Amino acid sequence: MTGTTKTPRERYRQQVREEVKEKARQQIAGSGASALSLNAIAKQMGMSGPALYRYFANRDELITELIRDAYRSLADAFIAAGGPGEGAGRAGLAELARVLRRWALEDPHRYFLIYGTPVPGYHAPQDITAISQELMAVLLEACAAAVPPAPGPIPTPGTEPDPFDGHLADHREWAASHPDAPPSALRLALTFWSRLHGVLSLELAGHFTGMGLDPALLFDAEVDRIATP
Amino acid sequence: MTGTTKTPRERYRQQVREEVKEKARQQIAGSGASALSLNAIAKQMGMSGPALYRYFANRDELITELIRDAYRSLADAFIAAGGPGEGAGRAGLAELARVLRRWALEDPHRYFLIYGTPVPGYHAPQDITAISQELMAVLLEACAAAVPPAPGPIPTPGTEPDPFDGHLADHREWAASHPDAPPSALRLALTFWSRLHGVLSLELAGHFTGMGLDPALLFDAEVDRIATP
DNA sequence: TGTACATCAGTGAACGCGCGTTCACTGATGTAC
DNA sequence: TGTACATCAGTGAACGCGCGTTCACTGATGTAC
Repeated sequence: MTGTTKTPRERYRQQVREEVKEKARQQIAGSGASALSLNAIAKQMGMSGPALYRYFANRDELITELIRDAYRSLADAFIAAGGPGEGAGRAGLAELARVLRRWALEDPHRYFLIYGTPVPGYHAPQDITAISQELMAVLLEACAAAVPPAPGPIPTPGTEPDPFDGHLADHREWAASHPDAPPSALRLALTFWSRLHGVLSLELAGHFTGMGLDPALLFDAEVDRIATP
Repeated sequence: MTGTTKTPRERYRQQVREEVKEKARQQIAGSGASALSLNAIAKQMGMSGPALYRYFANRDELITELIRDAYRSLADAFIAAGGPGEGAGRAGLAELARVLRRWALEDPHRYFLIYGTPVPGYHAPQDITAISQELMAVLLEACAAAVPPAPGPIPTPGTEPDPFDGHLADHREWAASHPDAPPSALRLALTFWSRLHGVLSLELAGHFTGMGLDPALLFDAEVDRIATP
């Protein structure tokens, strides 16, 4: 697709890298991200430990790559549903919510690589931040479409200016992809994000099933209340 | 307070256990829960590694104890604010929200011990589950007070029965402390819990500050929309 | 098409390290008479 | 109040382990003429 022709060797390298990451994901799913071991992965692939250093500089690079892949895959799912391209921005918020949950359930540990317990001192490289902005752009697109257009500088009579909207108006660098979106759209995006992360992460951590509740219903209920507040 | 008289030895044991846990918390705050090492803690206390086995059966027991303490401390904060006892159930939801956030910010890693990335295969012992039920009881008390009393079996005319309320009516073991609370109260409790977990965990993981937003305002905005939906 | 050379995947030995945990022991603290 | 004994905190040596990572090397694959 990208047109770059691959030599057989490059193709092979990529295959092995992919297999390493696949085993890494399995290992994380089995015993948590902190238990990730290069030697164990190599053994599982029938290789010696040092062989992996042909493919990854070290353990940290592998983990960062897994995080990058996780972001990339979620961003792609969002873009496919409602991003730029054919039918640009046509997906509603409810659709994005469905996509998010399906993506998260597909591999919960991938979700926690992005939104889980932060590792003290870890800072994602810049290209990962860029991917998360792609993600946000799709969300903002859907939010802008779901909200009445910007009311202009004159406040609607009888409506007090919301202090939170004021804060948003002053801090909208994170929404640089949509410079014309009204504060209400930014606000909707944040609401979508934080509320769905709330239900979803509790679900994935098993807090609801421990209570005998059906996570799908909880999720849907929350989605309803975002779309029609 | 509990009246059990302590011999000096018991008192000393407890002091040392406490110091071990304190160092453990520092270590977790510094490099994450997975980096917790008994030997490192011992060294930090000027003791040899094996000495700690006088106080904890093994590493797992120490971690479980840290989790238990985290739950206990949050439950105590909730009870102090709005639990049974003097002024039973007087605290509003907004007050509980304030307590929750203050508690979480006091030591973010304690929060993640409870609500962070789940460790595959780990199951909390039953007494910890019991503490989380204490917590829920305080929340339910506040929710029951914030909601109109149970409407009885006859549905209000013009109001369609909500399928989610139906699900809640069928699965309310987790709310056993309040058998008479209407479904709307249970629903409010779940909303409080999941939404505040959403904003709070994003804040603690640094996702907002990375965007230039003020987490306190985001939190307050969400609290407002829970209390007055 | 065949030969000479360069590239690169993978190996096995070795490094130092810190981990959790056991064990037999010493010495201090508390208890019973 | 003094002595004999039991309890228990803490030590140091030792266990086996798996980790990440380096290094010099072998052998297969691809490239240039």
